Amino acid sequence: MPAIPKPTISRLCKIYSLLEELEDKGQLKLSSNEIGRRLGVGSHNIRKDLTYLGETGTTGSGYEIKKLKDQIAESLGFTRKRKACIVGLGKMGTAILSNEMFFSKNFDIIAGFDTNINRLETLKIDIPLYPTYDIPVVVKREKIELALLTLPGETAQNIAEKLIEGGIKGIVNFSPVVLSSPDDKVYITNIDIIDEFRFLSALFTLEKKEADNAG
Amino acid sequence: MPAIPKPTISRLCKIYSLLEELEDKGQLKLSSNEIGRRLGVGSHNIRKDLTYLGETGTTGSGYEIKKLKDQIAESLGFTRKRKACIVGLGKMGTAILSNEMFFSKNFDIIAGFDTNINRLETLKIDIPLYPTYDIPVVVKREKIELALLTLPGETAQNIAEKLIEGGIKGIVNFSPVVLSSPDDKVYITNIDIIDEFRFLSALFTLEKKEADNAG
DNA sequence: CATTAATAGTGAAATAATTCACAATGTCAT
DNA sequence: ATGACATTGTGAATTATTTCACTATTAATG
Ligand SMILES: NC(=O)c1ccc[n+]([C@@H]2O[C@H](COP(=O)([O-])OP(=O)(O)OC[C@H]3O[C@@H](n4cnc5c(N)ncnc54)[C@H](O)[C@@H]3O)[C@@H](O)[C@H]2O)c1
Ligand SMILES: NC(=O)c1ccc[n+]([C@@H]2O[C@H](COP(=O)([O-])OP(=O)(O)OC[C@H]3O[C@@H](n4cnc5c(N)ncnc54)[C@H](O)[C@@H]3O)[C@@H](O)[C@H]2O)c1
Repeated sequence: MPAIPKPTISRLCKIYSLLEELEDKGQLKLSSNEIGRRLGVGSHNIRKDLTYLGETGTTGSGYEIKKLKDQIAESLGFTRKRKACIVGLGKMGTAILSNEMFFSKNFDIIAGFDTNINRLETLKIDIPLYPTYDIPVVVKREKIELALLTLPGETAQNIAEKLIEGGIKGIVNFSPVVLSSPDDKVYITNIDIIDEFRFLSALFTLEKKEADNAG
Repeated sequence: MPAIPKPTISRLCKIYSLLEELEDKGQLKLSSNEIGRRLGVGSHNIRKDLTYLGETGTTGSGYEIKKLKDQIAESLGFTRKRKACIVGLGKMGTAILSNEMFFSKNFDIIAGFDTNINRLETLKIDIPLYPTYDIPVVVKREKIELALLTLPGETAQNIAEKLIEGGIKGIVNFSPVVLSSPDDKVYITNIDIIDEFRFLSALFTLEKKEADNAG
């Protein structure tokens, strides 16, 4: 069986979210057309993506939500909850943590880290909080697989190295620097709202230029 | 001249961020190799990306940071600040707004919207705040081009339609639903931390499966 | 039961993006 | 000046991804 292309993996994750949402609403089935419309992607593309899971749908009638969800979970490893941690409990970090979403789905944030000990004592969050120097040992001991970084950019690279030392497998970096993996075994994604704003404005600027040239 | 591929646009945005960072630090030049290393991408790829800007570097000595930054700005439309707004001023929204970053670079958040009027009065942020029903008229009047959505998922599609009615050009959606553009003229990107966690865990799960099969 | 309307699955074709290899050009130290 | 070294730019080759066109299957209807 061929490896699943990354764009396909990314879409499968979004499809999974969508299925969760629709299942909550009580819907039982849906078509590749509906998935495509919701994701802003052609239905061909969706069907092709789903072939990587093996046989999934029923010709003529679409996909059964529960079954499809299980198949994606099976293929992508969502069958058990994964342990995660958060580093940097400032305004962003606590805002994110306050969202129950992170404790109900496929992940459990089971530890927080911050350099500011005072902050740690005054927070009212029911996960254990540790100082930053404990990162390698706690990550290793608790078998934490994922980390979310909501801390100042200057400190991100250094913290990433501590996490990697502890054996972390994936990092979502929210601090405003591009973090790259010093080690091929650790996957990193960078989220940056300003970058997204730039990307969008580049898209509509370029579209306009093209239109101007054509006219 | 051929259209710039989307992956290239995305990388150019990141390169732009990097150049800003290095310029602040006083660095004057850098090579495609250094850019590639920082972004976790091959230097070939970086050089190819930069060819879409026309002649940019100096053979043998690399790229001049200030010049390259200006060329990217020129090509992608970063030559003037763009107006943006934020919808949903709860914990996430205010945490993001508190970051001076959004007022110093290529964007200006000049308006906020929320349904909860009480919240509006108690916030201490020096941008004008409006109730949600004002979205179309304010967006149109102020010529706001970009919006950031930090509100409950159920409300996102409805708010997106109001923004589009006002003539918005791009939306960054932070609420936990996949928002798709009803209209091809409006660009949307969805940011979802849970999805990123899923993507990362899929990557290392699949890698492990492959290794198991090989061994 | 036959007919019609949806819809999945898929190999092949087309398109898009990345990687490669290397010539050409510049820098720098001596 | 010269030689050694570093680095860009790019057409070609490769690889990856998307799109297409069509068949087969099922559901629903009268
Ligand atoms: N990527 C984005 O789109 C985006 C958007 C908004 C904010 N941000 C970034 O998110 C980060 C956090 O923002 P915030 O508003 O919560 O800031 P904040 O100052 O409220 O919080 C930062 C927290 O990090 C802690 N910290 C500092 N150094 C640390 C270290 N070495 N190790 C661990 N913890 C450390 C501080 O004690 C504090 O609790 C900032 O870097 C900000 O620029 C990014
Ligand atoms: N995408 C992600 O990765 C991610 C991460 C964390 C939180 N979130 C989401 O971000 C959103 C905001 O989180 P929060 O912690 O700030 O929640 P919050 O409850 O503190 O804030 C929500 C705000 O939205 C306002 N609001 C409600 N309905 C509205 C409407 N129709 N129009 C305008 N404003 C409206 C509320 O008055 C409130 O001020 C939530 O949907 C949460 O799930 C997303």
